Amino acid sequence: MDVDATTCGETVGRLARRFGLSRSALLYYHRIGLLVPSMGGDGRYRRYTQGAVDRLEQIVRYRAAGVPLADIRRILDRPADGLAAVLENRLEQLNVAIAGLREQQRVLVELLRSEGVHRSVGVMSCERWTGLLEAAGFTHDDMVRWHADFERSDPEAHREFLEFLCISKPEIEEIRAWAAKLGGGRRGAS
Amino acid sequence: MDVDATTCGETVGRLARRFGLSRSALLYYHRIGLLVPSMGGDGRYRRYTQGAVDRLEQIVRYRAAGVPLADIRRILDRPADGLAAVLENRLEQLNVAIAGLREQQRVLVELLRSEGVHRSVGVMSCERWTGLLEAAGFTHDDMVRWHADFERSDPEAHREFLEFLCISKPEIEEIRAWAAKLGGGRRGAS
DNA sequence: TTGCTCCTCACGTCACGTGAGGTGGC
DNA sequence: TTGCTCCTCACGTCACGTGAGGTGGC
Repeated sequence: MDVDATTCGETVGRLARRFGLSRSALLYYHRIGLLVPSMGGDGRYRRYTQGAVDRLEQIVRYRAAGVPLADIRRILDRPADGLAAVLENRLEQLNVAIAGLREQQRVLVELLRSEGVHRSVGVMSCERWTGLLEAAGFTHDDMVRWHADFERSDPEAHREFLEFLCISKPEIEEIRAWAAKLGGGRRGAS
Repeated sequence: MDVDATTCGETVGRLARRFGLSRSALLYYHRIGLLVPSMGGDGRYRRYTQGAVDRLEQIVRYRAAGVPLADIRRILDRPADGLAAVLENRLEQLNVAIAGLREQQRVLVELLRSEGVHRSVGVMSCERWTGLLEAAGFTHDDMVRWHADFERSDPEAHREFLEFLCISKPEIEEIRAWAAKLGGGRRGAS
């Protein structure tokens, strides 16, 4: 198939299009040594062999998870070494970043209200949430017990959920405190 | 009080500490002309007058919402002009950014699973969520009606919530589609 | 011959952080 | 006199994007 040395492998522009990347991204990966193509017969044009394409596939996958290029390089060079650590690290970073953006959202909604701009943009609020649950037949007691369950079974996710409702940090801690107190007695299996 | 020309206003380090900023941040604001102190009597040291302090307070507030410095400058120079537009624009950006990070989270959880790393980190999942609701006495029918209500009353927030559960985009659209179909008939006031 | 793709610099991005190397005030 | 704070460059960050200016292959 690809016996001819000059036409062996793909050119940079073609490869970029195939993976939905920009040409300059691939040039950059070459410059930092993350993805090095062979330079063809005369050493003038980049040629990406099958091995390079496979490697790029990996790179794209990790990039879609927001893993920085330096970490990707480490993973690809010795996968056994730090793969799990890198991925879990990134997950933790993501949680922190999302919490930060939620906080910005909260501040922003506050600013919009104090500035008198009303426009009911697609941001969740605590009131809207409880309204929906009530409309579905949830009583106040149900919600209290539900928070307790949630806090007991997965405290981190419970915190994240409260952040999703755009509740301020001190209020979140308050809710979690009484939820944890109530959640002491466990009931039912699973 | 502050009649003495040489001691009028605060120094940069002191002001930075008071606002929880770094000294270099204030130097930067000066360089780009966002917050210009008077240069004291001899023009050697920065002196921040009360007017500058008030301005900094505004800057810090908008920064806490992630508004870029260029936009903050525009807002402070003519507030009537583009304040609402800038803030709403930022809110939209935040929604996009959060959705992007959620997507990264989903990809990451997928990667961790395919790589065989199990560690039940604090990420919400659809199964865990329905499990919690069932434990609180919610039936499958209740959930269906609840999604329909949610989609009808605030489609954007509904989408955000489904993203929070780390559901993939096609599945989200599927759920919203049947929820919208069911939600056609409205019931009850408010 | 006309486009299309390819190439290599070099600079810009955003909001600072981090030294290096030196001076002023209590 | 000793620290503390102040000062001004100048370079680094992260992952590319964007020209400028020029060449190769169908």
